[in-house]
Amino acid sequence: MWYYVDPHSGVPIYVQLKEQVKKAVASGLLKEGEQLPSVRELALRLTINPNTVYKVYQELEREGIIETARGLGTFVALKKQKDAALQEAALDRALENLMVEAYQLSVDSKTLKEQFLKKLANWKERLRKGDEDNDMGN
Amino acid sequence: MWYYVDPHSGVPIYVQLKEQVKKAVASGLLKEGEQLPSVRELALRLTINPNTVYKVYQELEREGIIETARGLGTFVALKKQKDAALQEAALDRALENLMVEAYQLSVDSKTLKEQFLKKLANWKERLRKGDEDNDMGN
DNA sequence: ATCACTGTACTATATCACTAATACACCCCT
DNA sequence: AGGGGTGTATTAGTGATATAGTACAGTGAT
Repeated sequence: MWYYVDPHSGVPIYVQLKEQVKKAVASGLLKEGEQLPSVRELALRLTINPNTVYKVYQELEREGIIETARGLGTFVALKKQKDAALQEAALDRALENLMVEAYQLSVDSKTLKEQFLKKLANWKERLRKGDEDNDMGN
Repeated sequence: MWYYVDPHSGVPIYVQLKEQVKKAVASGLLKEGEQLPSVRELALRLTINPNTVYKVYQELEREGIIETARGLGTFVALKKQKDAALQEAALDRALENLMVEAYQLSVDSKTLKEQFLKKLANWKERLRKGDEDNDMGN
């Protein structure tokens, strides 16, 4: 389906793949309980090593995003509520990174705000519908 | 002044330092034209190798954030306008990352919006004043 | 001219991240 | 019991990261 990877991009393969899975889950492309491709199948499709896929799945499991079962497969985990304090701190960090990025790009606060609101609305829309016809992976 | 680094944190020293400088510039802690500590001085203070600091400065120069002059020192560069198309694409990526982060943290869209606006106001405030008494580095 | 400061360049080396190859272990179905 | 699917473990090779030492090169002041 989606997922692609560039071994020469400089950023580690497992990081690329991990980001894509996270994005797919967050955007509703992968729903709770849904099964992910097997380690081998995905490795074959992306022409990478099964261990690389395994590493991705392992890290995502540590982060509570997916769950793996030996002999059965890998599935999107049920979303759990995080600790409030951690949540706040992490969000603050993420927002601060955004501000730094925006500054470096010389984006003025007005367009930053506009684009943010636009993206937020867009995101809520994505989560609402099933989202079959999404163009993420291409 | 600020700047600290943890060799055991897993993330490369030069990445840590680079992020801090970028943040300092973006938040107005370091103003345009201001001189940064010399390669040697900073290396001594952080107990790291001068080459590591040099690498940071070199990469930041490539990104147009600072400028170096042999024999003189290293200075915060004048902010330049980026290409509009690149700017838009990069901002979009940053915003998308933020959305993924927020989803993983189970932050609802309402608080996300609130916190964003709060941070944005805060940031504008930081840039307005000189910002002596900032607690970033601790 | 000399000195004391700046950035820059090379080489060597140790360690660890990343990826790969291969083999092992578990689960379900027939 | 066996086969074919799953995740998991072990080992190893390659390259990036960081350290260290040493040397070079430009700038401004004395």
